[in-house]
Amino acid sequence: MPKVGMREVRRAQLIDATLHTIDEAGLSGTTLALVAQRANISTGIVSHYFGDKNGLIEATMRHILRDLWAATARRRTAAKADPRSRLRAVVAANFDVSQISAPVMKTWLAFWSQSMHEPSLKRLQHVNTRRLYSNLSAEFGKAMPRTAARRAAGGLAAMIDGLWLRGALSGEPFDTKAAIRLANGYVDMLLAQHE
Amino acid sequence: MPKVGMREVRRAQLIDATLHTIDEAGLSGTTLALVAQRANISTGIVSHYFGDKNGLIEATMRHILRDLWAATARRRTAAKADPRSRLRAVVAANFDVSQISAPVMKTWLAFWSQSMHEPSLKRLQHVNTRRLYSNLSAEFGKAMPRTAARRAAGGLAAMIDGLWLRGALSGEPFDTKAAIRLANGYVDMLLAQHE
Amino acid sequence: MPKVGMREVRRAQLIDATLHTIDEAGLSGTTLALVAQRANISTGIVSHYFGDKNGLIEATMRHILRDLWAATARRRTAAKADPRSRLRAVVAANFDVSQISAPVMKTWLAFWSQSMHEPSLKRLQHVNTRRLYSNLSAEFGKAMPRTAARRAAGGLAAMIDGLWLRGALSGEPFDTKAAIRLANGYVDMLLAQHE
Amino acid sequence: MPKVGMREVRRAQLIDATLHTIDEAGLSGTTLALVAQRANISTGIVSHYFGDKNGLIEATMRHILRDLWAATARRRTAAKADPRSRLRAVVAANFDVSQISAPVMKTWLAFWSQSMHEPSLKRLQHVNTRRLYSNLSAEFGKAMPRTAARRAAGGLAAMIDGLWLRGALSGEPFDTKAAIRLANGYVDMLLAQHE
DNA sequence: TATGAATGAGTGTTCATTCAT
DNA sequence: TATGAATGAACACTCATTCAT
Repeated sequence: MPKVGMREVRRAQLIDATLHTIDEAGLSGTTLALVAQRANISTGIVSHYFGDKNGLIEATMRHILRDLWAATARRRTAAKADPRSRLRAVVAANFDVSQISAPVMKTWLAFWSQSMHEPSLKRLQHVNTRRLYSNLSAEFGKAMPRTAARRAAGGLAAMIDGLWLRGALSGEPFDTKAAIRLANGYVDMLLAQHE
Repeated sequence: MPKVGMREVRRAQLIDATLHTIDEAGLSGTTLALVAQRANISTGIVSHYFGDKNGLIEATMRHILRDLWAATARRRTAAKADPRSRLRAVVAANFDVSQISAPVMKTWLAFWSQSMHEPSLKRLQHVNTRRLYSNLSAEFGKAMPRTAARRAAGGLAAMIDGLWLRGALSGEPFDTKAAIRLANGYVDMLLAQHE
Repeated sequence: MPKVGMREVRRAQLIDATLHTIDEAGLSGTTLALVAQRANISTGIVSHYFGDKNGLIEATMRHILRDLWAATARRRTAAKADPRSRLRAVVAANFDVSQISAPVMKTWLAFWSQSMHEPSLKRLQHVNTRRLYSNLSAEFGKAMPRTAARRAAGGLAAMIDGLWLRGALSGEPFDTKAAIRLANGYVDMLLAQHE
Repeated sequence: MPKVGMREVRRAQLIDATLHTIDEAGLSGTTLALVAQRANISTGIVSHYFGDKNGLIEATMRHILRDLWAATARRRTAAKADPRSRLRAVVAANFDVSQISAPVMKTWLAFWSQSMHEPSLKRLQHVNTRRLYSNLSAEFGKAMPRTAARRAAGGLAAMIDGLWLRGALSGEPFDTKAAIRLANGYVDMLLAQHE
């Protein structure tokens, strides 16, 4: 009887090892040998499961995005239906615990940089950028005209990404409370303009 | 006697070639051979002027930062003395023409990613991050209490960086007008809270 | 499953190729590419088995030293137990066939020179220098007082190394008989002083 | 008026710088840039005075040999005319202060190794080897038959070189007294056989 | 499914040598 | 005579990828 689900186990192992290797050595310092060593797996196996290095990086980033989208869905579902609550839920999801560990933050930064030159990553990045914008745009649209809603969504998306970026670059543990407070403050201001 | 002043000419040449190579191949795809080829210069000369590849990258980033700081100084000096005008000047400087070309944007993204693992780059990045924050904090401080000013500075800095980031990632020409409008709108809201 | 025992085969192959490359091109002319080519092996494999060039050089010298020590042990065991016979055995071992080929002699000379600047080689060289001295000292100690034995050991060690050195530098096939005759003559004189 | 004797001054400067660079970095680590830097001279000038790197090395070794031969001539002239005194003079010359500094010893070792592959150095080395042998052979010839004298000369030459070698490799300051005592003792034994 | 030996192109870097000034 | 900028081949070493086992 062949091992069932070995595939998924291995992939999870390798993605985890990739995240920690990026954390320690940076993306450019992340070699398949290092990843394999950390996962206690032979080097050849990586290609077997992910095709090549790019496949591994893409899978790792997809993993992070899945976590982000899951956090967003969970918090939106749990939130009240009014726009302010929904927007706060989306804000909070972006500073979810799954997104602020050093390995994940460094991988995000590397992903952004790399996505400028790797089509598969660029696609992934576009999907995510649009997804946040759409989410916010839809909620703002319940409280204001479409044009204003779009503008507000652009502003809030930028605010979220900017807070996340500065948090990641700060070199200190992420102060998510401060970030969320600032973002929510901005949400209130935007909504207040149309009450 | 050898040519005098060749040093600065060569350094400028090489930094320019580096920016364009990063634009085309990404930082990880930027080899000294490519840079030298683009500058019509032999490979060995890079070490001669910058020590090693890291020295070249750092010098390139310093060049970008000098441009940013020069733009900031220029616009602040030209602006009226009231906080709102000064803040708008700082906002505009961050979307200065020197900062929104594809080579510069891609270099910025690579710089952020790389700064997580290269001490010399991390120092540079911290200096710049603090500088923006201090600039904004000083101006807000003229219009509101210190604690509020700090919070406002943190918010506006994030907004600026976030707008810049999303502009860089968008894949389309940077719509600086829209970005500046959003940032200035946020400035107005922040100031309005203390009038 | 990969071939088992390949490791030792490859290491032996590479050490042999190193000796012959040093013979032909000198240590400074010995590149990993040349060694690999001679061993009909790719360049990368050297690092795989020896870490780096230094590791290869050190392993090569250890190989020579092992041969020398083995020859010494073999001949001492085969010799009669009296000091004169034992000393002659040690003398002969130093001119063993394993030590007088051109590749080995050139490697010895390069080793001495390099050991002045490479700690790992210096250690190896010290061990060997002391070992010869101790061997001789112990034998002389059976035939004379300790101080005289030490002096004799120092003299004979120098005589052996000097004969070896001049033999290596001569540019002609090593006349081991003449060298051994001279060294044994010196042994006899030294012993005669204490009969 | 052109600088008179600049040529010789420069050459002496460069040879001295070469010796010290070999002392610090080994022959393989001795680059023309390092030598030039130490001599406070531009890199290009080395080729101007010595043709190429090999010329510099050869000139440096010739300098050492001139010192050795001068010391030998001086001491032989000062010594009494009997073979024993003359032989002692030659022995002492080989441990002359000019031959036992770290820079000179390391250069000697590198010279031996390199002479196996560089014809110009090999010639130099042969000349010196024969010169010592001839010197000793001539003196021994006054005290014993030619065949015995040759054998004695070979033995003493080896003893001298061996003592020198072990002194150089020891890693401690050269104990010239002990070396000379051992060599002179050997001289006495050799002469005693024919009295 | 899994191993890790093997490949070989590619990298940053070094350095003797040349040459315009 | 002297400089040091410039060259470019050569080097050790890395690493994604392949493949026999």
